[in-house]
Amino acid sequence: MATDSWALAVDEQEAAAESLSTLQLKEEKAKPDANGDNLVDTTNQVEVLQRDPNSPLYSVKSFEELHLKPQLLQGVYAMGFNRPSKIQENALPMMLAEPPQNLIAQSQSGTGKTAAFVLAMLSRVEPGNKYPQCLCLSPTYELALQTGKVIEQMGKFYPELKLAYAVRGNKLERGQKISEQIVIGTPGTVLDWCSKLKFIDPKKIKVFVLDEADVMIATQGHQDQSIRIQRMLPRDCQMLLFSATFEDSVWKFAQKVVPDPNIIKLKREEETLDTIKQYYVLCNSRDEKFRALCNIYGAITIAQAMVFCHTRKTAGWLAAELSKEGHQVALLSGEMMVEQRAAVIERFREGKEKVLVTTNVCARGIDVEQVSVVINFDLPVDKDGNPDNETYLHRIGRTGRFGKRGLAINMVDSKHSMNILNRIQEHFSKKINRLDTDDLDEIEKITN
DNA sequence: AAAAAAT
Repeated sequence: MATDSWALAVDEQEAAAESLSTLQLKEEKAKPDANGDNLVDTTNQVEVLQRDPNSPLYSVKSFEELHLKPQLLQGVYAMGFNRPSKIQENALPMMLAEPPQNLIAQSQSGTGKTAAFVLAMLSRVEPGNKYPQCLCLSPTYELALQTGKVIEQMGKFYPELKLAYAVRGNKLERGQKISEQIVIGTPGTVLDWCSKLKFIDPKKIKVFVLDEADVMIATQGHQDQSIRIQRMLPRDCQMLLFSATFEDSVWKFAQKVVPDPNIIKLKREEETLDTIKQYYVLCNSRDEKFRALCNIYGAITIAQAMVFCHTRKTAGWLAAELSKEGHQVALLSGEMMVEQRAAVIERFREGKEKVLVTTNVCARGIDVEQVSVVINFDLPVDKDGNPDNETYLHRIGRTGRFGKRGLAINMVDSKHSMNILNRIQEHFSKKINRLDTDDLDEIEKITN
């Protein structure tokens, strides 16, 4: 990777667990090293690499400094945002710069990525033009709905602005173009709308956002569809890639497919979320895991909990068994009808359901503030049976949002799964302690 | 293995 022409700047932050809203940044000027490159002090948390050395490198401390359109600033404040989060301080000036620049950004779960790219889309959209100009891709139906809500809320002071949901089940009449200026959707439907069905003219897209970008461009993820969509976009389309995780090979691929990107990157050792306490429970079988879960059901329903299973089948089984024991739970997996999925996630958001049994469909992005416990009923593994560190981080990131405390409990039921857990510990250099599910004091202490 | 499609 050529870094010659890059300017670098750095944020210093000692206390990673400190609440984001109270963070005080210490700006540091880029320091040339022996080669004349601008280099980073390795003790720092965030690396910012700006492609164009001529454009001044800066971060903002307030939304006013961004000179947003009044109706957008109004939308930002109406959502209750007072000042930019850490990622927003650095990413917003880059995303709003003229001419538009591409960005690949990595930032922890719950640090305000969504609001950042929504703001970027809204600042570029021209509501008077009745055709899609901004396109955002999400990996799942539920996340597309959630992000769509943020777009609608933040854009509600634009009287003419409309949002289209390109998701399963949203069937439109053939042979017409859509007039909505912003489109949020999942890869399959968006691809259909752009190619076969021609509801969208991809050549008119000005801003393209990939949320959970690593899984969107990973070979094992949505790569084919996302890249096919990307290739239909105009050359000067601004591309914004966001995720909490970028595994090495995916990171390289991202830089290959995104021309001249600015980069905001979190340092590896700062990845694990210090606000989340992690434990494991030792069992001998799936049934023992089930009984252990029954034991702690009372403690985890003080707030809300998400229980992750490896397969849809296990999730369905577990939800049914818990119900039989008299424990109320909701089930969400990709085999369900989209209408049902929308209803379940809505009930969970409203707090009408305390426990959601689910698959990796909910591993990423889903933001329900009252979730204080994440349970890995099955540890996350990839198709080869190796630990899936990225998914682990995303799953436990469903709790501890915006600096709140959280609890993650991993259920181990064999030598094999103990081995998986050990490798996850090693990857994050983070000790995961054993928890006795008969001793509820510890759990209640943290969930309170 | 899950998710993503008007296949």
